[in-house]
This record gives sequence, structure tokens and C-alpha cells, in this order.
Amino acid sequence: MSATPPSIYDHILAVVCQIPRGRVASYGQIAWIVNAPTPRMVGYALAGLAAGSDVPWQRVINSQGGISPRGDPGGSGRQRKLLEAEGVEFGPNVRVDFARFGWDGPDPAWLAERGYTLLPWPGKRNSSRPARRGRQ
DNA sequence: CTTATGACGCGCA
DNA sequence: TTGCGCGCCATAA
Repeated sequence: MSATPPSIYDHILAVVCQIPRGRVASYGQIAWIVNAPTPRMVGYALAGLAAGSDVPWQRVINSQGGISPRGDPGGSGRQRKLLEAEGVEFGPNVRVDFARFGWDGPDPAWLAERGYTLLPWPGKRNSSRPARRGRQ
């Protein structure tokens, strides 16, 4: 196995890999699924990705449906092009409508297989002891 | 051991 | 409505 110890980043990336083509998810949504302490962790995880990685990082956008600076270096629209190539449409404000292209979340079977437990959506996750799942 | 950095989200004025 | 600031935690050096 890999010598790299399992970290929260691995969980985040694993979920990101589950986002189907033509769909997008927000940092907050990913954070919610893996029960990350904050959406920032998701961004940090993606920041550590190597160029040419197999992780569909492009499908992760902010809660506003917009693209983060790192996904659009120099306003090149890199991330936008990748998403458009997958069929994702952008609004006039370079914004994606989650109601249309938002990801519904990973398959229950996939979650169960990993032992994930989804909590109620808008409600804040148990900040006390969210029972760090994934790899015990 | 401490310090610095980092792809967000939300509240408040 | 817009803009600004804070909190959040993990990793690397």
C-alpha cells in the first residue's frame, strides 16, 4: 500500500472523484459529505493536487456557483472550459446553476461501503464530536 | 516545539 | 444591494 497515511484530504479527493461528468458540487457540499471541519479543507485538498491528476477538481466550485481564482489563473477560464466541455452551462455572471447541474451527492451504496454517515443538510454538523468517519 | 500558508463560507455594516 | 473581516483546521518547513 501507499506509504502515505490516510488523511482527511484523501477522503475529500475520494468524494470529488465521485462527481459525475457534467455535474458540479460546492466546496461546502464536499465538506459536508466527508464531514470536514470547514469547506476550506476541501479547497486546501484540491490545492495540493498535482497537475494532470485524475481528480476532477474542475467540478468543485464555490457556493455561489462561481469558479475560484486558482481554477481560473489569469482569467484564462481554464476551469470554465473544462466544465463547458462536459456540458455544464454558465450564466451571464459565469455562474453555474446548482439546481440544474448540482451534484446530488455520492451513491448511498458508495457511502455505505465507506461507512459514511450523512447528516442533515443545512443544519450545522456536530461541531462537538462529528465522529470522524471514513478511516477509523 | 512554533510559524506560515491555503481552490471557502457566512455574518454584519 | 455590495463589500469587508473573521473563523475554521490540516500540512509543511
